Amino acid sequence: MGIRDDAAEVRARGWRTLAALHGLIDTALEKALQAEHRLSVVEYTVLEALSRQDGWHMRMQQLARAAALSSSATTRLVTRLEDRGLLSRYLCADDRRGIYTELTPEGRDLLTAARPVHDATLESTLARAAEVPELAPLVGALAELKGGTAGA
Amino acid sequence: MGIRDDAAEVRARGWRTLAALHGLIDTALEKALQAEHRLSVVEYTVLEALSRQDGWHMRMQQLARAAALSSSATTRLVTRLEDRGLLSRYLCADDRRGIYTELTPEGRDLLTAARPVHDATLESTLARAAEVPELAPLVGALAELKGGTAGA
DNA sequence: CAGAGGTACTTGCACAGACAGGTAATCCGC
DNA sequence: GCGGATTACCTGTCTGTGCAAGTACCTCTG
Repeated sequence: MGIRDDAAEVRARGWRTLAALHGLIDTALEKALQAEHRLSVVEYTVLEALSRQDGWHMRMQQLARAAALSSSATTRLVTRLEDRGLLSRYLCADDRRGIYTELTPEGRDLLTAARPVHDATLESTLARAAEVPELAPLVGALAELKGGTAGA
Repeated sequence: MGIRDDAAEVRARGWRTLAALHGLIDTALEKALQAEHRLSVVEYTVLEALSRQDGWHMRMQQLARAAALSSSATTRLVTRLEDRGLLSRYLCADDRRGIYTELTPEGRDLLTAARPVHDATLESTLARAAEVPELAPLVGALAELKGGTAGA
């Protein structure tokens, strides 16, 4: 075929828009969280995911999926946070291969402090993105989404 | 305030959904392009951005914005692609600080070969995402987007 | 035309991530 | 209960990225 599929082009444009918006938000959050609390976006994501957990403990692999990270990256990420005293590891009794992670009080405090920064940055960045013609429709669509949380 | 702002929670959920979908697509594209053509997603993005340019040449900074990369990363990325003979640098005459990059015939060929892989992976990944309840609405919204290309 | 200030790209360095390979624990068929 | 397959996590190594500093060039002012 000589001409490119139209639907493919539409999907590609959508993907570029998605990537652009993601990059914008990600960069803004990264800078804000780093500046205010020495946290990266993934680190915040992990703390946040842990805090949304019922018993506030998760296994490494759950964490890896929640953060969209490889297991090796998860190991080091948890190590970093553990070294800072924000969470603690402990073996789970029933399956001794598994390792639970749990927020420490310090971790919860830091999360409580960081959440407003996160939320404010998210809000202002979305507002800024809504000013960009190419991004505006996606920002609008995002606001319309209902339902539960992805990536848990 | 004790209770968290509702709108903030909605935005945070939207952001998590966006990030999850982005991660899914990004990982899938990365693996497919890497396996088939030894290209990373950013590398493909750059080649693609170049090919969509009128005269098929861009300055480093345009490239940096198109790929959502820092200028240092762009330098190294262009160097990699240049070493592989996929694009070439040349100084622009009117502003000798600036450097134009241009696809070589090899670069165009590789892009032509990689595009079907990219598009097919994107399609199948979006289809897979549409099966996930949390992601489906966003996938649907993405298909509805009109208009030009972001990140150019 | 000299010099200050800004812009475009490159480079040194440090850090986070992926992949492959390793160890410890669990599960399953016999 | 033994041995093989699988699972969960950790570690060595390499690659890619951002930041800060450096170089070359342009522009503007006097």
